[in-house]
Amino acid sequence: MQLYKDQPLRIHNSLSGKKELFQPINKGHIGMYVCGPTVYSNVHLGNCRTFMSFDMIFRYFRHLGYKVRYVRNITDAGHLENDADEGEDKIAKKAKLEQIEPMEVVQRYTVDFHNTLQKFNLLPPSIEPTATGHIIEQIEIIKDILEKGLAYEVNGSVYFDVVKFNEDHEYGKLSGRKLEDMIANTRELTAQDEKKNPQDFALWKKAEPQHIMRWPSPWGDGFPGWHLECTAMSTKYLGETFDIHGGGMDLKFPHHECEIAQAEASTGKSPVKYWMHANMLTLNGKKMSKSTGNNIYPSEIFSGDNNILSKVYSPAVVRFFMKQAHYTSILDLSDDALLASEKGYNRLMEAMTGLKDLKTGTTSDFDVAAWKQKCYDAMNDDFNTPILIAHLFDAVKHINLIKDDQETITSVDKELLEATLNAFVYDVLGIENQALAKDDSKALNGVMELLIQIRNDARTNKDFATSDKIRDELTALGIQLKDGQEGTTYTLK
RNA sequence: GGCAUCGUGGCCGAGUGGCUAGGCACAGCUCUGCAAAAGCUUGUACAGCGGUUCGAAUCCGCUCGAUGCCUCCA
Repeated sequence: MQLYKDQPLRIHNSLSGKKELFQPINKGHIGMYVCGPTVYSNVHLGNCRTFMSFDMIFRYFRHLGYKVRYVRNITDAGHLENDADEGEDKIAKKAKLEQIEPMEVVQRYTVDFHNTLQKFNLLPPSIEPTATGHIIEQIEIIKDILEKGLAYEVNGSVYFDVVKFNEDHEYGKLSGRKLEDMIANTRELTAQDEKKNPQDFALWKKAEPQHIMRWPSPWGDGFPGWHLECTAMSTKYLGETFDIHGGGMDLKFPHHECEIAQAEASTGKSPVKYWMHANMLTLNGKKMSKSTGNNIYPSEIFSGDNNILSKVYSPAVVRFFMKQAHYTSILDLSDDALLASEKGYNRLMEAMTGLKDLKTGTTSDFDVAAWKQKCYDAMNDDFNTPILIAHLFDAVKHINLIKDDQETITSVDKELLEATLNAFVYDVLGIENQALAKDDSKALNGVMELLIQIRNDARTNKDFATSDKIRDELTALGIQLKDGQEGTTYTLK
């Protein structure tokens, strides 16, 4: 199904600052690279939002019928604590702290990363390469840039010559900066700095004797610079020019700017057609950040072990909450907002759960085909999930009216409605219906039918003490009774 | 200090020139033995000031405020 032929998609390109019609380089195929985590600690919820945003984008592309190669890396080396010469590798630092091998650190937090994303129902990427698995490729790129005269070696380290690069290229075009301004705004070089200019960045760093993570290179033992790994891996798996490069907003500068510089220096081509940046999740109005400690971990939300939220929230509710905001907007996490989302989520799921049994009639009061296209229009407008969700609630309203015998729907429309809702909610938004996953055993249904019958008998006999007791006790157990036109049903909370 | 983004009704959050966003909360009504659920109805929101325009939340300018990046962070 090549839906994309009928669904023109517009994407906000960070490089141009505009929404552009999406046209893949190779018809029907998409190459997408997203900067993954540095695995030196557990992923916090802010990290998850970015990956969830790109998961939704990946899912929509697939839904449209594109063949997508989605590459998301694992940074397991090269990410320094800071830009200074004595900067320590994040992984190595953690390893020292916990007195374990660096690769044990990597393994531990990679597993945590995968487990957490799985809870949020993220699809695995097509390829998940690691920096340490691509040292050779990185060295080759450095050699290439050195040959072209856009990098220089000092004392076993290699730096990218930003000033020289800027003579024929435009350094800063992604982040809207001008090199002259940056130079004017930087403090003078520290005396021991090896770099020609503060803007220069490391392609290769010499490993001091005490450094554990080291690899041989033409410039001696060392390790690759952080920015380089993404260039190496994206080029290897997606080619010198590919469709989409994504990542968190905070990576725009310098990380992505440097990627552009490296690629252009090496291949002479602009590496990416569409740059996409997902915005931050804030907590208490401030960006979530590992370094400042202003963050919350997914496990703390699922367990309730935190002092920010009043109750436990499920992964599906958190995912739904995040999809109610556009991926390019800052989203603030709060208990009130999650509470509101949870209720909305429940309403949506309840409407969808009974969809199969919806009665059909000879006419439809609801123009399902037009509604369906509105859903696509929302997604085609730069993945506007909040608008999509607004339309989904329009459908919920009609479903409830039909259940209430206030509207009718034809069987053809019903099928279309069900298929469309399933596609958008489950496949595209990736929101799981936890009501369906709950215990729905024959035994429970039998017991519930019995209780409902006893209660209704009591009500008929005006024995409200008994009927209310059944209702209240069930409520306390998390089972809600609903008295409708067609009798009483129940849902598990 | 530089660059960038943003400021929408009680809360969250869409919307870039004229047409109801949506969710949650609140209130009233219908239904109910009472509730819950569901449905219906109601909100004269767009930081402030000035300008452009027949018309601006939406464009321009200024002011105030917030956030992000400029050093590691999705």
